[in-house]
Amino acid sequence: MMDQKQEMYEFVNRGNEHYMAHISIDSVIFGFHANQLKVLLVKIRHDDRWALPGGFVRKEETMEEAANRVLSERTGLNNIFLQQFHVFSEIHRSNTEKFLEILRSEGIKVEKNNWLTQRFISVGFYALVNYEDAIPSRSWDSEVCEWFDLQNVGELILDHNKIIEAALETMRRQLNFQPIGYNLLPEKFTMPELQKLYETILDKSLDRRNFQRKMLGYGILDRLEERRKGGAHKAPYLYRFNLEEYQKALKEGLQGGW
Amino acid sequence: MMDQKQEMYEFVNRGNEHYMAHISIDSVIFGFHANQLKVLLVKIRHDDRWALPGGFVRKEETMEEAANRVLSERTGLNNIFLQQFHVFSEIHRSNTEKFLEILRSEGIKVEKNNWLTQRFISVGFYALVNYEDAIPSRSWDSEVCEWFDLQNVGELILDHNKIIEAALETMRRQLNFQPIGYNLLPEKFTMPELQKLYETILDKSLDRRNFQRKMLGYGILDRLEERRKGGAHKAPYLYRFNLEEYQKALKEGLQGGW
DNA sequence: TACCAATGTGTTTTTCTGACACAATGATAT
DNA sequence: ATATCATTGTGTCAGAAAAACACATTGGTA
Repeated sequence: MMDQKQEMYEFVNRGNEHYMAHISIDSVIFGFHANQLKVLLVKIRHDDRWALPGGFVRKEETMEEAANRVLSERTGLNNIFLQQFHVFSEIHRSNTEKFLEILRSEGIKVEKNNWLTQRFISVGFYALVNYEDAIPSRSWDSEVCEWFDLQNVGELILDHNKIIEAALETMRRQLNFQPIGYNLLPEKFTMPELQKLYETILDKSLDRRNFQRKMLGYGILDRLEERRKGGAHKAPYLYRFNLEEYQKALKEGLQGGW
Repeated sequence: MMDQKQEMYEFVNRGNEHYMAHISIDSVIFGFHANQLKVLLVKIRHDDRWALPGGFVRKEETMEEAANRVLSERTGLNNIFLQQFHVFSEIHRSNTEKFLEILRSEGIKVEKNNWLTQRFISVGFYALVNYEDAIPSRSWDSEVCEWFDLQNVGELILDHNKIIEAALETMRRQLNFQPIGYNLLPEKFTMPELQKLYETILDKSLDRRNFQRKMLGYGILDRLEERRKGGAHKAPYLYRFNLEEYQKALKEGLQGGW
C-alpha cells in the first residue's frame, strides 16, 4: 500500500494521465442543523485557510459524475440534490505560486510544466444534504473536513468565498421555483422547522401562518398523526415530504410567473 | 497574408499554444424578427449539418470574454446581454472521428495527439441581440452564418440541439425575474410586438390587456407620442425601454416570490 | 362610406398575499 | 394539583395581484 507522500507524488506528477487539465469542480455542500445553515469545508495543508471541497475531473467522467464522486467522498452520501450553477474562469483565480510553494514544503518534486500549475477553471456545484446523515471525512490532500456555520466561514482560499455567495444566490432564486427541503431536513419535521430553514436561507423572517398556508398549498407535504413531544410547549405536528408530489414539483416548477 | 488553408493548419496544429485544451464555448444567439424567434447558426464544412457558433478559450481570457469575442465575430455586436447557463460535459459529446475525417478531407495534416481530437467540455452561453443590428458573418472554419427560425433548425451537430433547448428553458425562467426585450427589439416598438416576443419565447398566448397592465406595471417602458402607422388597423402606440429603470430592474429583479 | 380587425381602456371576479386575533396545548414553576 | 406561558393550530379580513371579460376607438380596406 502506498503511503501518503507516495500517493501525493503520483497525483501531482502523473495525475494528468487520469484527469483533465484546466478543469476542476468545487462544491458548496449545504446542511442545516440547530437552525443554522452549514457549509462543508476542508482544511488546506500548510495554509491556515479553509477551502470548498473540490476535485478534478477524470477523463472518463462528466462534470456531474465528478461532483457526485467528490460529494460521496466527503460525506458518504449518494443520490443527492446536486446542481451546477456557474463556471468560474477568472484568469488568475488559481494561484500557481502558492500551490508550488506548498508542494515544495511537502518535499515533493514537481516536474516542469506540471499540469496542476496551469490555469484552472472551475465549475461550481451546490448540494443540499441532510446534516445528520453526512459523515464528513477528509481526503489525502487535506487535513480536516468539517461543517461551518455559514456566517463563520471566514476567508477561504482563492475565489471560494465568491463561489459560496453565488451558490446562495442561486439557491434563493431556486426557492421560488423548486421545492427545497427534502434533502436538508430529516424525514419527519415540523412546520416551524421547515420555516426556520426557509428563513435561514432567505435571511429574513416570515409570518408563521402565511408560511404554512403557502407551503401546504404546494401540496408536497403530508401531515402525520404524530406530534413532536419534548419541546417546552404545545407539541407541533410532524410532516413528511410526499415524494411523488415533490418530484413532480421539481420537474414542473412551483408557481407561476408568466 | 496567410491563405485559408494555411490559417487552418496553424490553428489545428499550433492552436494549443494559444487556446486552452478541453474547453470550448457555444453560444445560442437569439434574435426576433417577423414574430419569430431566430437563432444564429453556422454551416459546417464537409457536413450538411449546421452548428451553434462557438469557439475556444484563449489562455488569457475568461469564458465570458471568449463568448463575447465569438459573439462579436459573428454579429459585429458588443456589450450585449450574454450569459452562461450550463456546462455540457457528456464524455462523447465531441466527435473526434468525424472531426479528423473533415480535416483529412481538407488535406490538412494532423499531428498525433492533436489538441482538437481530445475530449471537450463546452460552456453554453445565450445572447439576446437585435436582429436588425446583427450582421451575420462567417468565420474561416465555416461556410455560412445565418439566422434560422427556431422551429427550423433541424438536426445540428453534436449536442447542439440539446444546448438550444437548455438555453430556451433558461430564458423562460429568466423572464420571471429579469426584464427581457431591450436587446431583442428595435429601439421603438409597439405593445403587441412586445407581447408577441413574450408569447414566442413562452410558446403560449397571453391576454392582451393583462399583459399590457403587468408590463407597464414594471415601470420600465416609456410610451411615446408616436404611433405606428401603416398597419391595416388602428395605429398602436410606440414604446421605448427606459434604460435607467431597465438597468435597475436587471439588478434588482422584477417580482417577488419569497 | 360602411366595414372590420386590431388597438386603447376600462370593469368584474377570483385568487393570492400580508397583517393580525384567538383558542388549544403541554411542559414548567409554584 | 394548578396556574403560567411560550408556542402551535386555526381562522378572518383588507388590500394587491391575476384572470376573465366588454366596449368604444381607429385607420386602412372593400
